[in-house]
Formats: sequence, structure tokens, C-alpha cells
Amino acid sequence: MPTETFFNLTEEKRARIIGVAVDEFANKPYLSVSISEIVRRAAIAKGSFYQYFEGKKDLYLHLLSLGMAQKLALVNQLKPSNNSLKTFDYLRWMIQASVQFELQYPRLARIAYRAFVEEIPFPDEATELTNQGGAYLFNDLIAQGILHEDVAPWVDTDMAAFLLRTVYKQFGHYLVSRLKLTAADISEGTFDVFENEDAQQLFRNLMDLLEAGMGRDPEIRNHYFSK
Amino acid sequence: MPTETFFNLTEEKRARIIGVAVDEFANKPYLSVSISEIVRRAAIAKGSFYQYFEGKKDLYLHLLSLGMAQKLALVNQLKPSNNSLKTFDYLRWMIQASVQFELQYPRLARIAYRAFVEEIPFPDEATELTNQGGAYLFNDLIAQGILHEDVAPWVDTDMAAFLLRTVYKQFGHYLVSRLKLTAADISEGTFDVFENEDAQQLFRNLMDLLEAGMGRDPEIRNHYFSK
Amino acid sequence: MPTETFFNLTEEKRARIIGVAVDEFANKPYLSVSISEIVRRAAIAKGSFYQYFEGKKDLYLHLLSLGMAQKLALVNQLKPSNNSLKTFDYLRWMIQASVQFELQYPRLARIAYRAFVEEIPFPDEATELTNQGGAYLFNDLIAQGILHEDVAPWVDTDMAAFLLRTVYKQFGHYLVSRLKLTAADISEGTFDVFENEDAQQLFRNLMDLLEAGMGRDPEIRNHYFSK
Amino acid sequence: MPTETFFNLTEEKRARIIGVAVDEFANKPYLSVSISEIVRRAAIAKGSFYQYFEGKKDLYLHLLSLGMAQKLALVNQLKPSNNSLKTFDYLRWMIQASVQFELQYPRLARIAYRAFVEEIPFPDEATELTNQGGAYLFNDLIAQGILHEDVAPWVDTDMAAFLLRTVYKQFGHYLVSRLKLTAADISEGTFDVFENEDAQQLFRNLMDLLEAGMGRDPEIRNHYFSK
DNA sequence: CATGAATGAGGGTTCATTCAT
DNA sequence: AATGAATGAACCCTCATTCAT
Repeated sequence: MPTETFFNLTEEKRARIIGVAVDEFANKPYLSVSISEIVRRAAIAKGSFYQYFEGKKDLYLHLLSLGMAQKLALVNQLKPSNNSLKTFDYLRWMIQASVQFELQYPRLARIAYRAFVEEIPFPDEATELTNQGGAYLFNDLIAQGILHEDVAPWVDTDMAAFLLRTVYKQFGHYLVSRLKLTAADISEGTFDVFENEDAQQLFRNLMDLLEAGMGRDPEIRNHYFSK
Repeated sequence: MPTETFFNLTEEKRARIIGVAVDEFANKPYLSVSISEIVRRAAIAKGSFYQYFEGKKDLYLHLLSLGMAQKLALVNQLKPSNNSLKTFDYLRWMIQASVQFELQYPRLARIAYRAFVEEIPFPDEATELTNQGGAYLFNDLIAQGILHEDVAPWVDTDMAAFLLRTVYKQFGHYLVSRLKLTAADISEGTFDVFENEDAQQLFRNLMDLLEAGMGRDPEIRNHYFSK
Repeated sequence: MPTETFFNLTEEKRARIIGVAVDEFANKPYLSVSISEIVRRAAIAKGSFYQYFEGKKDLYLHLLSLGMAQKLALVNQLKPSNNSLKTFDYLRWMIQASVQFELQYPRLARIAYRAFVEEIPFPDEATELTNQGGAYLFNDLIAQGILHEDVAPWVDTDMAAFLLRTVYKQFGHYLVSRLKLTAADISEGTFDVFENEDAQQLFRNLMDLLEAGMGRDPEIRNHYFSK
Repeated sequence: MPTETFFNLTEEKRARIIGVAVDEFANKPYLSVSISEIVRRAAIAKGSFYQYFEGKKDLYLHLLSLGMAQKLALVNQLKPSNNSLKTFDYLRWMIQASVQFELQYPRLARIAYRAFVEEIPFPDEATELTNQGGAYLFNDLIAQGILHEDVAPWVDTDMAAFLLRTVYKQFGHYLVSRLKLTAADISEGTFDVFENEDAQQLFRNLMDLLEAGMGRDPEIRNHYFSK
């Protein structure tokens, strides 16, 4: 946790430091990130840094939790008014929201992604934080889905949750390369997965696949096999 | 490539060095692995190490290729006699073999996995080696599956390949935690995914899900919906 | 270029470091000079050194430019008020000033000399600096001398420049051994080539030789042959 | 001194080792030359090397003395039958012979040159050897020249000897760059300073300059000033 | 609260030389 | 006599962290 001193800083200075740190941790492996470089770019004294944070790890975990908070904020903002979505609609929305986060805050997302694939000297503490990103929900979601008769009962809940969790964490990456999105596309913040037709088609295809695979009465069968 | 000197060493010494190195690279990011630590644990002189390998990178790439060779050997050994498997049978076999490798050589598998997700100072050379792991096959497999009318034509080939690739890379991890396999279970090398009933059930469930999701005429429908 | 940090050091500390470094580079080839030895003798931490300089090369080039600056300062201080010297008077003055520099700052001179003859990992950067030493002027000087009818027209400009350059670079060395100057004589800084009678006689003899060899109407002929 | 063992080797092997060593020491500073590289290129065992030579320094000094011997041999071979040359004719011949050596055995010459400019951890031992190259003769030559009334009596013997020594050591280098001789020109061994017209003209110009500078009754004056 | 110089353990790598076979 | 594996001190350099001002 950053020190009290840090939170007493002016908004501008705090933002400058965090901005630089985010940039560094998003673009280099944890071990390659240099505190010296951060303080240089942020134009603060070396000593000051250690008055704001306990050290490198403290800063890093702070960024991670900032990212999670940002994600939560975005998710809540995007949450459809109708709370009672069907399982697969909810799932689709979750994945889309997650991808939207990745496109809207690519650097924070990259930091979280890095934490996920554990190139870090303290994987456990990092995982604890990133799981707040929502990935832990999938078990419940599927269990509920079975109860509500949306999900086929023969599906192994935990295994399906693993599958969804994995897709959830990696689909953003895939989308970027699949749609050949450039850094420019993303950084402008103009790309909106909910609007872009190519993205929507991919989501539809993904969800059809998942629903056909796990759903009790998948729409896709009606669409396709009835013909 | 290790030097001739290295290959002239006694079997015992070579194994000791490789063993220590595998252990280090399996448990730490590339940048964290210390040559000093390796030579200390392997009880050889610093200078000797550099008579065996060109440097850290050389050692690392050697371990990677060892892993790939080991995987290939295992895969060839496990390959079913019947060469003309159906798409989903082949897929199931591939995933099982890959998981078997992960359980039988968990440290080599971890090194390969790291190479895939980690940021390494020489990504191209690492990727070249890990591509021999087979993950690039999925696009072809699905395309063929559609032609052979095993896979439903509405499936987006590339997206489905992404899904399979992801599962392929991570399922081993999941299996270990799901079946609560201990280091002992694994290191003894006694665990065989093709024999273990719990593992087989999970594979069945996974494949049912995938086949129901992507297949043209999924068996699962007969099993389940006909009832 | 040394870092800002270095220039913020106390005069004493900076002088101590530079002093040690000058001593090392004056007495050993570039490759033999050890940063470890320098920091040990200067009683600073290894890490501190790298806060002051980018590395060994940076330190070395700094010393080189210090030497050139020192030489320029001395030369300007010694420059005769009468700007329009004849060719051979100018030449004599140049050589004397250069030798004076060598006697007054023998270690800096040695570093520059080494840069000239030694094989250094970055020859271009070193040459760029040492060229400020003035050795490149000889071609012009002789060409001008021919135009002004001081130098005989049959003299090959480039060859003569080579000769002068060589003498210019080595005469200081020779003077020291010829006059049996001790380290004490030199380090006290009391020796002045412009004052010392033995030195003046040698310079006269050298210049007579050169002027008789290259001059159009050499004085020496009048002095000597007329008798 | 190389060991007896070394001299018991077959001609071929000895030549191979020396050839490689010459190549290495000619092209790299002493400190950069690696024994490992030499034994690799010469295809001998590391241990063998230390049975032939006491170490790096021993090998190096051996090469230096080989070079001096070679130079002496060439000089004796080139020596004109008429032993009673005039001073400046003898001088010219010496310099030409020295340059010819440099062109005929460029690698040996480079090794000697390096020793001269002292990039070496033991300059004294090296200088002792290189002085056998003939440079010590100049004092006598000029003293004799004065006695024979070839050299002007006002010339400072020692200073003039310094001048000639310096030219003698460096003129080869200069000639190569002046005539833009390529490595090919030299290595073919076809270039002969006694035959090449450009070279002869430069020698003539140099000698005219020296003779006009030091001579008692220089030819050049007759050539030129009489006009 | 801010500063930035100081620290020193540790990083990967090179090398001439030794010594057991 | 020949071999080549073993050695370990020394190389340059990086870094997160501390601490006096």
C-alpha cells in the first residue's frame, strides 16, 4: 500500500507518477522495470519514491489493484439495466465488457495479463488481486445456469468454469491480433466492441460455440440444424 | 547449442547440470534465473559453465529444445496405431498426450509454457523452438474437420483454433489442481492420464463440450438429448 | 559525458576521482585499466562510479577532452602577441608549446598519445577528440608556407606534414630522456621549455634542421655556410 | 623462450602454430589476443600450448624476436654489394629496406610496431627486442657522417638520430596510407619499393629533405637553387 | 517533505593457466 | 607428448534501497 504521504500529493503529481509507472510495467517484464527509470521519467527524487511506496513490489501491487478497480468501474458502468439476463447473455456481456476494458485501458490490462501468466517473484499476491477482476464468478454463473436450466446438466461445472475463465482472460489479446488493431486504434479509445461489426460477429460465433457446447437448448441448433 | 565439451562430460555430470538448470528455469522467469545459482547448485566452476554453453541464452534454448524433443518422443510413443482418426478423436488424443507430457515432465512443460507467455529477450528464437510443440496445427485441423464434415461449417476456423490452442496450453495446469495431484504423484511418473478414471471423465466432459459446440453431428446429442 | 551527479560532487571528490583515473589511463592501455581498481583507489563505491559516468568509455573520453581543453588553454596562454609569425617561427612555437604541455601535464599528454597510437574499441570517437590537439594543421601550414615563399616548392606537402606530425607527437618524449628530466622535475611544474637553455638549444637545432631541409631561403645557410 | 618440446615438433605443426599466432597478434592488441582462440585455430590442445610456451608473454616475445630475425635476414639479403655507401645513400637504403620489410612481412611488422607504441604489459622486454631491428644504429651513422664530412657539423647527433629513428619506424605506415596500398597489394608480396615509381619519388623527396636539412653539401641545393 | 548521492551485493561473462588422464 | 576439462579471480555493469542533508 502506498503511504499516506503519497495520497497527500497533488492530483497532478500523483497522476504523473502513476502514469509513468503504468507505462513502464505495461511494456516490460516486472524484473526489467527499473525504479530509476520511473523516477527519472516522473521527474521526482529517488528518495521521494521511497516515501510514497514501500518499494517496487508495493508500487506494482498498487497498479494492479488500480487496474482491477478501473475494471470494476467500467463493468458497473456498462452493466445493462435489465439485471435478469439469461446465463449466456450474461456471459456474453461479461466477456465483451472484459474485452472492452482491455481496449480502453490497454496498459492496465497488460499489467494484469502479465500478472496472470506469472513472470513475477510473488505470484500469489498478484493472483489474489487479479482474481478480483471477476474471474472467480464463473463457477457460480454455471452452477446458477444449471439450476435455471440454461446450462446442460451433464456439464462439469468446474471444468466449464476453467474454460470460460481462460477464454475470458485471453480473448482480448486474440481479438486485437485477429482484427489487426493497431496501437493507434486502441489508444484513441474510439474502438467500441459493442459497436464494431467485426467484433460483434466474432463474439456471436464464440457465444454460439459455447452455447452449443454447454447450453441445454442452444439457439444455434435451431438456427442451423433445422435448415 | 552446447559445446562439444559439454557432450564429452560424463552422463552423471551432464544430467546433474541439466537437472539443476531445468529446475531453475521451470521455477523462475528467465531474467530471474541466475547462472551463479545454477553453477553453485550443480557444483561446477563458473568458468566450466561457459565451456559447456555459450551463455545463459544457449543453455535456455537447449532446455527448450530438450523439452520439445521429449514431447515429440512421448507423442510418437503414444500415437494410436489407427492413423485415420476422426477430427474430435484426434483432438482428444492430442490434448491428452499434451497433458500426459505435462504430467510426466512437469518442469520441461513449465519451461515451454513460460517461453510461450513470458517476455524473453529473444522471442523469435524461442518461438521457433516451441512451435514444434504442435500448437500451430489447430487451424489446419479445424479446416480439415469442416471439409470432412466433422466440424460444423458455421464455426469460425481461426477463432475455434484460438480456443483449442488456449485449452491445449492450459488444461494440464487445470487438471493438476482439479485432481489435487501432488508433486509426488507427478514426479513418480506413475500418473497416466490414459488410465486414470477421473482424468478420463474430465477429458470426456471437455470433448463432449467441444464437440457439442463445434461438431456437425455431435455424439453428445444422442447420448443426452435422446433420453 | 559525465552525469550531472558527477558535477554536483564536491571539488575535492571530483578531483580525487579524476586524479586516480588520469593516473590509471596514463599508465596502462585502455583495456588494462580496471574500473574496480579506480574505484578502490578513489575510495568510492562501484555503484557510485556508474552514477558519475556512463561507463569506462565515458570516463575515458572525458579525460581525453579534459586533456584537449587543458592543452588549448595552455596554448592560448602561450600564444605570442604577434599573430603574423613566419612559417618556421610558427612551427617552432607550436612544437615548443606542445612539448611544454607534455612536460606540464605529462599524464594528460600520455593519455592523448595513447589515444593516437593505441588500438581502442571506439577509434572514431577518440580520434575526433584528439584531432582538436592540432596535429591536422600541418598540411595547411606547409601549403601556406609554400604560397608565402617560406617553404621550398619542391617539398612534397603531405610527406613533410607527416614528418612534422611525427616529430610533434614524439619530441616531448625525446626531450625528457635527452635532458634526463626526472619525474620530480616534471611534476613540480617548474620546468619551462621556453626558459631552459638546453631545451632551447635543442629546439634551435631541430628547427635549423627542418628549415634547412624544407625552407626556401634557410637562415642556417647564412649562419653556417657563409663562414 | 619456447621449450625444447616446441622445437621438436614437425616443421608443419610449428609453422601452423606460429602462423596463427602471428595473425592474431598482428590484428589485435596484446590484451585482446586470446590463447583459446590461438589453440582453436591452430588445432592443438590447450595443454599442448603450455608445453610449448611458458605462457602468452613467452609466445609473444618469441614472435617479436622471429620478426627481428626475419628483418635482419631481409636486410642482409638486400644489402648492396658496394659496402662503402655515402651516409645519405646508406640512410636511404636503410629506410627503404625497412619499408620493404613492412610490405613484405606486414604482420610481423605490425607486431613490432605495436611493441613500439607500447600497448603491452612489459614494454621494456619488448623494446629490448625491437631495438635489434637496427634503430640503434642511427647515432653511429650520423657520427660517422660528420667525420666523413657528409653531415653538417652543427647538427646535434643525438637529436638527428631521434629524428631518423622516428621516421624509420613510421615511414612504412605512412607509405601504405599515402599510396593507398590495399591489403591485397601487400599480401601478394608483389609490391617492391625499390621498383615502384611513386614510392621512389617519395623516398627521393624525403631524402632530399633530410639531406638538405642535415647534409654538409646537399645535392638538392645544386638541383634546385642553382636554377 | 524533498532531495539525490551512496551503497554493495549481485548480474553475466572472459581468460590464462593448471592438472589429471 | 598430448589432451581438454577444470578453475576462479577478475572483468564491466545494474539495481533496489538507504540516509544524511
